[in-house]
Amino acid sequence: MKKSKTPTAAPASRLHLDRFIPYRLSVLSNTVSMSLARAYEREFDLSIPEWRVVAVLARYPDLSAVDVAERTAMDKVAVSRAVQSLLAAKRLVRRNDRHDRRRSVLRLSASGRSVYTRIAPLALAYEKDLLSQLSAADRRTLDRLMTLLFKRARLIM
Amino acid sequence: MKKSKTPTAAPASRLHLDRFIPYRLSVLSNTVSMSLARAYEREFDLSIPEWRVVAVLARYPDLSAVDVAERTAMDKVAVSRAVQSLLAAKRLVRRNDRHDRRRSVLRLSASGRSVYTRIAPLALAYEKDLLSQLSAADRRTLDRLMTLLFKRARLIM
DNA sequence: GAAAAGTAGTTGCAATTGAAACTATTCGAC
DNA sequence: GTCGAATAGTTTCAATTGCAACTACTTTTC
Repeated sequence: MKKSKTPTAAPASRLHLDRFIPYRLSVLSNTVSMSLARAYEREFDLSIPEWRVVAVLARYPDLSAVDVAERTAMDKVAVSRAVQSLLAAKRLVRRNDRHDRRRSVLRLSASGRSVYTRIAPLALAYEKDLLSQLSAADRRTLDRLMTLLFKRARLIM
Repeated sequence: MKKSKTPTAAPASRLHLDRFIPYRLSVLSNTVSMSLARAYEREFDLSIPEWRVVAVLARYPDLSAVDVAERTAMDKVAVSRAVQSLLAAKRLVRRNDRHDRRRSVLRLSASGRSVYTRIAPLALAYEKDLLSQLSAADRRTLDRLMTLLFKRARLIM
C-alpha cells in the first residue's frame, strides 16, 4: 500500500534528491552496470574489472599493468587482481619487459581474444538498446555533455 | 614517460572503452560521487547512504525504512545500516507505528535538520559548479536524456 | 658510484557491500 | 479463528574494495 506523502517545504535551499544530478547519475550508472555485470558474469564468468582489462588489451596489446590502470580508470590494485584472475583463467599472457625488470607486459591469449570477440557484440547490443530511445542529435548531445561534465568533474575533484 | 601505443584494429565489432556509454557513465558517476563523499565525510562525518537518508527525510518526514529505501534507490539493508548510525549520532528519531508493530517511522532530530540545512547548500553548490559549463538548453536536454536513459535502463534490466 | 627518491606490482588488513537467513508481525484465504 | 504467505527490519557471513605497507627494481642526485 503506497502512501503518497505531502512534501514539506525543505528548509534549506531546495534540494530534491530525485532532481539532483549526482544522485541521478549514480542511480543510472548502477542500474546499467548491474545489468552488464550480470550478463558478463552469466555468460563468461567475467567481472567488470576483468572485462575492462580484456577490452583495453584487445585494442592496445602489450600494455603494462600501470598502462592498463590509466586507460581503464581503475587503480593499480584492482588491475593487479583482475590480471591475476585472468592469468589463472589463461585469458592473458604476461611477459617480462627486458629493459625494466619491475615491469611486465600483458596480452590476450587466444582464449582471451575469443572471450572478447564474443563479449563485445553483447556489450554493444546493450548500449544500442539503451540508446534506442534517443535521436541521432540526442546521442551527439549526450556524448558532448558527458565529455563536458567529465572534464568539469575532474577539475573540481 | 608516456608511450603512445597504436591501436590495433579491434577484431570484433568495434568497441572502444572510452567511447562506450556504460563505461563513461560509470567513470563520471564515480568521479562525482567521490568528490561529494569526501566533502560530506570531511564536513559532517556523513557517508553517502546516510546523506541520502537525511535528504529524503528532510523532505518527507515520517517515512518507514522501506519507504526510504524506495525513495533513495537503496536496498533495505543499506537503509537499516545508515539509520542505525544516524540514530547513534542522534540525527534521527524513530517512533513505532501504532498500527503496525513491525514498522517504525523515521524523522530528523533537530541536529539532523541542522546537518541537512548545512549540507544541502554545499551539495547544490557542487551541482551548480558541475553544470556551470552547460547552457540552459543543455541542462534541459541533460535532464530529459537522463530520464529517458533511466527509464530504458530499468526496462532492459 | 653510493644514497635517496621514485616506480611497478603485490600483499595484508580493515571497512564496505550484498545476499540469504532470520525474527517478529500482519495479511489473506478458507 | 487458523494456517500459510507476505512484509518490516535486522543479523550473519562471504565477497569486494581501498589503503598502506611492502619488495624489487630503476632513476636521480651529489
